[in-house]
Amino acid sequence: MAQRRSGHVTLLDVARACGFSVSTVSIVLSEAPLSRNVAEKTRQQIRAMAQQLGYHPDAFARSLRRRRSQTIGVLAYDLSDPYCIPIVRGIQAGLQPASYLPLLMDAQTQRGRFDSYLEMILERRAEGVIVIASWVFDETNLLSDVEKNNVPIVIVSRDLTERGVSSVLVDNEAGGAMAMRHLHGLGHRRIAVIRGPEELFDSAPRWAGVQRAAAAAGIQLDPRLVFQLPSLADSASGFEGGLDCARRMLASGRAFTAVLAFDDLTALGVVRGLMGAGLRVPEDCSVLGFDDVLPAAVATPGITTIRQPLREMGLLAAEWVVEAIEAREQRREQTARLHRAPPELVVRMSSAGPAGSTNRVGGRRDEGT
Amino acid sequence: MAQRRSGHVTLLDVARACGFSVSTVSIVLSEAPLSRNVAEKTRQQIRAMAQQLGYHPDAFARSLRRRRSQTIGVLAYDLSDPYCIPIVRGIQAGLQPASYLPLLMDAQTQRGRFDSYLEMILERRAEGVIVIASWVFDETNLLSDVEKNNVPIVIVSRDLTERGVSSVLVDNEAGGAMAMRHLHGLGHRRIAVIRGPEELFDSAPRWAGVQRAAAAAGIQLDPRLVFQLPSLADSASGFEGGLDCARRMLASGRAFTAVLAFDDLTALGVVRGLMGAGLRVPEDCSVLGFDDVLPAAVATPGITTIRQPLREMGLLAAEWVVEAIEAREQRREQTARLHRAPPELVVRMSSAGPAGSTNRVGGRRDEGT
DNA sequence: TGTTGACATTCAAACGATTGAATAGTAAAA
DNA sequence: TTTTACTATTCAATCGTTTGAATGTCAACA
Repeated sequence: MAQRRSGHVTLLDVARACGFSVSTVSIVLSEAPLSRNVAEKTRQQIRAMAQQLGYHPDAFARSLRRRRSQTIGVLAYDLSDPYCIPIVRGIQAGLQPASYLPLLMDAQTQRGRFDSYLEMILERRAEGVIVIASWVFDETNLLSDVEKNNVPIVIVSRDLTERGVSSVLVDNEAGGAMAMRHLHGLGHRRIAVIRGPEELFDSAPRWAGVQRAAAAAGIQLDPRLVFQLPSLADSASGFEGGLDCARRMLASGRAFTAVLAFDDLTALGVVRGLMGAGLRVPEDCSVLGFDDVLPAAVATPGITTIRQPLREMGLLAAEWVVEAIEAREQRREQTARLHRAPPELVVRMSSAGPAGSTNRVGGRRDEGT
Repeated sequence: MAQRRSGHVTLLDVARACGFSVSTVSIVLSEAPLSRNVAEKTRQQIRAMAQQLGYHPDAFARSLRRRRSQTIGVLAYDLSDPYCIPIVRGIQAGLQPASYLPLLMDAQTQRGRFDSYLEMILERRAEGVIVIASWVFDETNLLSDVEKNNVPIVIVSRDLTERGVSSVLVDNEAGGAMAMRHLHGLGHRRIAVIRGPEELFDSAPRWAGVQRAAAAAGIQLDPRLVFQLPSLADSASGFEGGLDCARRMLASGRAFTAVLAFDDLTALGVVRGLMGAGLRVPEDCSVLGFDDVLPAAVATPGITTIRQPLREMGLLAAEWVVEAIEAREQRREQTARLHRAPPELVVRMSSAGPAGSTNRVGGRRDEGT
């Protein structure tokens, strides 16, 4: 069994072993057009020998020569955020048929890693890049470095079309409005809201949607019942933030029958906070989340939430990046595209109608105090 | 700005732009030992020009020549399982100092993907492979293909040392015993147990530990309160399994004050099932999980669980694979190693002492029926 | 016999970076 | 003046694969 210095079987090994030239072997094994001309007997011999020696073409040599890496860099801001996974899944699904391989990197919410991984993606000659960046990043380098190298890029969970980057994200405004309408429809009128951290791109439009729907329904939002998450250290810290907000809203002494949280983890934190104070969800207070990640679905009560079609968003991003690569090859001009995916209300057990005015949270607390 | 056919800036571009030869430029930019000999002025010029043109070395060409890919293939059975993520994090942390890049692939619990990704990992000349495979896989190919190519491999969450593969996994037996002892220590005597699916490697030793600790504590396990999860379609289906088991154990009419579930998702399913029947956790029944994944921590009540040191396990696997690569380079023989990581009890709110015999679950149900 | 065409295979030049060996130039030592 | 030692730079081969062009073979046709 011929083992070369590198420890890997090469074309030359196969060629020598079966007595044909490297060219012929290459043509046969890579199923080049020319392989029509190669005698069937020869082909069989070569293939058998390659199989026997355990030959695998060297992707480096191949990519170098073909000038195609068949690779798309996928840079996620934080893989431990359950939010990322369905997007990644969608991307995988979208790249598969075009036979691109995702080169998946996890920035772990660290700016430094983000940059260095992006650099590595470029060095590995990814033909396109997809960035999942709901988390906040200064996007200067993104543009200067990636676009300088003429690599198509699509961003998920953020709108950067004004900077010329195709973007796929959920319609946060519609989602916020949807959440508020759901609570209003159930009969809630005194609603506490937890806004996302300021630096987070989703926060503003989501809040705008909430306000719009509240106004449309004639609901007055009590400013003392509007909270804001601090800027987050990591993705799971939304839970702590929600817990803290719940305590503060209880301490405020204001009456409320529902909490509209920024995302699911925040909602789970709120549930913990409310239950810790002896309140029941949803009997004493409804809680709404946003995103529809796994923990929201398996908690009891399940969290009613605004679902983002994450998988579909990833799929679309993948399709766009593939299209952009093709367009670049044909020297067609491409303009930045934008897709706002429609969110969807998922009703679970954490939301219900308020239990009448005497049961309002604030009311009960007032009695207790 | 010199843009070549490939669309990427090459050494030749930089060389031409600043008037030195490709060799000199290479020596300077790759900081080869010879670069000591290059005049400081020259170095500055070259570096400035490289910067200006946005030069990034081509990883393919470099790896081809150096015969080093600086890459470790990481093949996870299912990234959407929250169990995987901390392991991946640990791996990343372990590879960083050795400046290896993880090539992360997600098999999505599909055998076909598993094989084809493994093949791609080999084609990309990963210098080592780490497989995260708590999920069941027939490992024949693993051995034949990977080891045939002389690539070091470490497996996480499974013991394959008899097949000559270094393995890192939690001490399932100790964990099972630990869980049982915790419940016994709280005063529970009538305990329902949900065993893992048969094909899952962890199931047997975990159950053995449970039995051992039960015997040691003098607890009789009622066979009618021992359930088994069906073979799982995907990782999140443990929840459904737990829910179903909870219903069956309630329907059985047997008395029990605690449920020892196979893993956290199963435990969350049990909680849903019990609460759905009007029982409170932990007042009426304690519930224990295993693994300590995110959903268990953020649910209310938080699930008491047996924590696997996942991050540490990933870290160790990374270190081992790096060591194995070094050993191979120095032609040292390596034997398969085994690490059984010690599990750790994490007490949350889902477990408490039983509420006296009159409050036992079965007792209440009997009254109700 | 010479030409044509189809078939089967090989030559040799890339792809972009690295690196051992070689080439100059300079300065100090013998 | 030659030798030695060093500095500064370049030559040219190499990694493993692909591919346009070239070669050689054979049969059929004029």
